[in-house]
Parts: sequence; C-alpha cells; structure tokens
Amino acid sequence: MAATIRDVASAAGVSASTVSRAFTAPDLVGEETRGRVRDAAQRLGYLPNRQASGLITGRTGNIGLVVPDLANPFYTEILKPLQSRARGADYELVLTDSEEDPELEPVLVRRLAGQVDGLILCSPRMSDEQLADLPAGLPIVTMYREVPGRPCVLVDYADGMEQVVRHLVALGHRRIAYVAGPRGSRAGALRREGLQAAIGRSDAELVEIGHHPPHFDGGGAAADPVLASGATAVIAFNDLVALGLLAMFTQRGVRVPAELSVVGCDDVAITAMAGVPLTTVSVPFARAVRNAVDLLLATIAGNDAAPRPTRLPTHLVARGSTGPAPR
Amino acid sequence: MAATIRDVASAAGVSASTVSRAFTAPDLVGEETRGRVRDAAQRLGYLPNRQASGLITGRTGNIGLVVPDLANPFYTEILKPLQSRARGADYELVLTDSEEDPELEPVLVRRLAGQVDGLILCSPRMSDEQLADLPAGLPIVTMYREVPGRPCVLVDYADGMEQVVRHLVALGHRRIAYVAGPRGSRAGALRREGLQAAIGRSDAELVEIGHHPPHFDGGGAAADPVLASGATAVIAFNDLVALGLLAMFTQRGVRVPAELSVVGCDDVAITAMAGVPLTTVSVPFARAVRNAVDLLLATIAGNDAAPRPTRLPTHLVARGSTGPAPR
DNA sequence: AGTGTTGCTGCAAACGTTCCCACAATGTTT
DNA sequence: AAACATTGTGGGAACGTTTGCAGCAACACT
Repeated sequence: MAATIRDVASAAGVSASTVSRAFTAPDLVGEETRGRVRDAAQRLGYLPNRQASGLITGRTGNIGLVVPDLANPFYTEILKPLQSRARGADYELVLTDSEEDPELEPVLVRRLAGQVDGLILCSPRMSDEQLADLPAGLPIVTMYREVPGRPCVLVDYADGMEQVVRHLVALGHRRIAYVAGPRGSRAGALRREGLQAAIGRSDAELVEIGHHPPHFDGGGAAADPVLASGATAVIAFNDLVALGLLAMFTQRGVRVPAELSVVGCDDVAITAMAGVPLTTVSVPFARAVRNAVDLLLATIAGNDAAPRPTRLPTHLVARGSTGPAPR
Repeated sequence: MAATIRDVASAAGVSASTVSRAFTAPDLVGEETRGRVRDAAQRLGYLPNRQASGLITGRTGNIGLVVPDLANPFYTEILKPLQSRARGADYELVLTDSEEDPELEPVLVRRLAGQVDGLILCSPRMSDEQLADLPAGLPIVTMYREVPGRPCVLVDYADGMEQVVRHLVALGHRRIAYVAGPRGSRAGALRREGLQAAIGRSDAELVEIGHHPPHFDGGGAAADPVLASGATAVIAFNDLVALGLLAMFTQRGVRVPAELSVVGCDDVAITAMAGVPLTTVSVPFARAVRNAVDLLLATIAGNDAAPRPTRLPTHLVARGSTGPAPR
C-alpha cells in the first residue's frame, strides 16, 4: 500500500540504508544523492513508518498527558499550548483521563508507558508512594505537584494567595472565607498554607468552609455556609467553585461585589466571560506547559535536567467580583 | 530492558509463537499451557510491544482526533466521552489541533495517518475538495459535517433553530437578530438555513449581523450592531458569542432578558454557569461521540458501515436569558 | 609507491511481534 | 487397518526501519 523505504531506494537508484540516512542523518550522504532521494520520496509520497523505526530506536514519537478530569477547564486549558509545543518538536500528543481515580492512575501510566517516550502527569490526588512507584525508566514530568527526583513544574499558589489577601485587606475586608477543595489535593494544601500564612501576617481572620468538589456545583453547595459565616469576602478553591458561588449568590439576591467579594483561582478562560468578571489568581498556563514539555524533552534526550522543581509566579487579576467591604 | 515475548516463552517452557497465541487467540492453545504462559507473563511484567505487533498487523491501537481549536469549549466538550469510549475499546486517543487552518488540516491528517487506525475529524472549514482528497484507505468519521462516502455524525441544527424561533415568537418577539459565525462554516450554514426557514413560516423578521469570529470577543464586537438593529431578541452563532454579547450588554446597561433576549447554540458546559444562565440549543455531545467512535471502530473492523449519516436531534434548553418581548 | 584519511555507500543483522506452514499425537471415520 | 480430521505446538519468514561494519574511491601526505 504505502511506499516503503525500499520503494524509494529503488526509485532513486540507491540502497535502503542511504534513503534512511538521507532523512535521519543528512550530512552522511552526498549532496546529489540526497537530492535524488528526496525527490523520489516526494514523488512516491513516502512517509517513514514510525512503528518500524521505533522498533529499532526504541522511540515512539508520542508524549502522553494524564489528567484527572478532561471535563475540568483547568486541565483542558493546557491542551492547546501543549499540543502546539509537542507538534513543534515533532511529537504527537496522547491523552488520558484518569477519572479522578488515584488507583487508576498508576495503571494508566503503566499502560501508556510502552506507547510514549515520556509523559506529563497532572495528578493532584495520587499518594507519594504511588508516585514514587512509577516505572523509573519512563521520563515523567509532573505538573502542579512536587515529586522527589523527577522534574516538575510548580506554581507559586502561596504567593498568589498572599496577593489576594493583601488585595482584600486593602479593600477593608477583615473576615474572609475560604472554600476548600477536595480533601487530599496537594494544590489545595499549598493554597491553604499560603492563605493561612498571609492571614497570619494581616489583621484579618479566616473562616474555612468544609471540603467541596472542585466543580461549579461544589460552589453552589458552599454558598449558604459562606453567607452564614458572616464573611465579607470569599476565596474559592478554584474558578469553577467561584462561579458556582457567584451563581448561587445571584439566586439568593446577594449582590457581588457590593455585599460580598468573590475571588477564584487559576484564571481559566471562562472566568473573564462570567456575568461578573471574576477576580482571580492567574496561573501562567502557557509558560507552565512550555516548561513542562521542555523538561520532558530534555529528560527524554537523556540530559538529566536538574530535577529541581521549576516554580512559576502567579499574579492576582483584579476584575469585577471584588470591591470595598460593605460598611 | 522490558521483558519480551521470548523471555516469557523460555520462562514458560514454550515457544514464542505459543505465547503470542496465548494472548491474541487463546482458544488455539491448550488450557494448561495457557495458564503457564499467563503466569510467566505476569511474573515478568510482560506487556506486548505495540510497535512490533503493529508492524505485522498494520494496527496501531490509536485513534486520532482532529479539531480546529482546542481552546474552544465546543471541541473540548467531546474529549471526555471520547477518551472514555476509546479506552473502553482499548484504543489510545491522539489529539491534534489544526489551528483553524483549513490548509493545515490535510497535512495533519496525512501525518497522523501512519500513527492511527482511524480518525475523527471536526473540520468545519475544510473545502469539499480537500475532504474528498484525504487518503481513501484511512477510516475517517467526520463530525458536524457531511462527507459523501464517509460515515459521519450530524446534528440537526435546523430543527434546533426552528425550536428557538417558536420559543421566541411565543414570547412575543417579532424582530430577531442573528449573529453569524465565520464565513464558510458548514454548521453555520445549516443553522442559518434552518433559521431562515423557521422565520419564513412565522410572522417574525430576521436581521443578520455580519460575520464574527466564533469566540467571546466576536460576541462583544457584535453587541452594538445588534442593539442598533432594533431587534428584541438575538440568536448567536454559538454559546461563546452569546456570552460575549451578554457581557457587552451588561456593560452597556442593557438588561437581559428584560430588554433583550439572548440565545446561544451548543450548550457547552459553561453556559449554565454564566451570570445569566443562557437559553441555548443543546447538542447531545456524549451521544454524538459515542456514535462517532462506534462508526469508526466498525469502519476499522472493515464493516463498511452504512455511510448514511447519523443525524442526532437537538433541543432547546430555555434558561434565564430569554423572556417576553419588551413593551 | 605506500600508507593514511576522508567521504560516501551498500550489506546484513537486528528490533519484537504475528502468522503461515509443518508436524506430531490423538481421535474418528471407513 | 488404513485413511483422514482435529488439536496443540514449534520453526521461521515476514513487517519497515536503523545502524555497525566493511568496501571503495579519491585524495593527501610522507
């Protein structure tokens, strides 16, 4: 069916080795020969068979992405830059959803191991032991999560929270609620610590509102407890939760930001599209992904890149959902 | 490094052929032998090498997805069900973004052709000629777009528009604006036709507002022309555009739905999260994807599934952004 | 004239599977 | 008792590449 390297070889009047070299190590073949080979390949529509070459080189040309939930914009946000960077490096992107199941993840990683040269792992819930247990030979870069001995890309949520607290305190808020995300989320722990530290340095107090799923509905469920807490501002685990709060506040007739300020986290694309544009902590998704891919490619290439975590800054984006504390 | 079929073979005291058969055609090998092979494989952590088997069988175990824009929720919406269905059939999902570039798409499809067993193509802008020119041997299912001779999954936008018009007319609207999407979008053409037909059957009139990019900003840009048109209701090309309109209306102090009703299209997840929950035409994404994958798998298996397009119903979801015409 | 050196090319052996064919051993028909 | 199926197994040739090695010009240095 498709043209093979031998078809090209005979069309160009050379051996298969030469054709192979013309593509993989062009400087090893004479200029004139190289031209003939290229022409013949072009004419026959030859594309090298990755499976065959992979069999020899041990490379697949794929990089994998494992995320807990493809329906969560926080994870789809990175898809575009990731795909584009991967393509730039001539890799395909293989996608996997672990369905928020920490038990499933190691299985998926192992299954994927044979089909990718490396992978980017977003795994907020997996335990440290599971993480350490992953196949050592497989290049892995984790995002938003530190793993000893592996390169990883982190985001400075603590500083983001510091900025949020300063922002709110400057607006006169003294009683601030925090709607926590799922129990056991690492990113959540980081945010919380940063938040507590920042609150400690201020003269405001923090009210923590239970654990809620990191979705829109989670925010809805948290709204009434927030109202009951007497806080004048609320910081949500992430933007979806913030949006859920916002929607429920509107339904309850509570005006944002006049009566209550709301802050999200992550700055996923839709926050800017909400009815009340959301004040939120912006995560540099594109930069994070670029870093992750670069680290991964370096690891694949064998440059055991400093497994010192890359830490990226966050910054507060003040939009319409925060304002001066009421009276 | 990793255990090969021969390692398993010698560990189990059989030949490589037998090991292979024990996995790919278990009923061809004796029960007792099969057990020994399975045990040995388990012990050695053997996983068959897909590249090697693919080289023989010509199958990769991957299915590809090509979409024009991974940052558009309309396309990421299908990711979750698609990935899950693919995994169920023991396929991996390979993702590609064509960057809204109809020229790039054929190139990407060809590049992907070698690495997937088939692909799902969302390509609203590609020309019919380009589409017909794709490699005939590659199983392809198109979504939201009809291609002669190929299986495809369509969505009955015309009927959705009919429902929208009836809804609006029933609310007393007689002058309805339509914000068109990008020139050359097939889905757009379908919506428009359905819309015009439905309007024709009613006593309302339609005002078409230029072509705008299918994003939030496109909606923002269309807002003033809509206001100037004197329409009491506006139907947007898609939900993002509707959200953009909504935001700009809020900024202009126009109350929705009291002064102006807004209707989106597609019912992507975020519409329900908007400040004013959006009335929209709901597309059965999960069903559509299930159908597409099933068609694709059938085509891959060689059951040249009736290339009669599958057409799925849409339905209007009336939320808060539509109401009685003013005055 | 001999000895390297350099630049280009071909041969053939891998890589890890699958699958056709052959070949026993056993059971079934005539 | 001969002929033929049936069942389970192994041998070995593919599949389309890459790559170590060897060969062979051509050319430069002693």
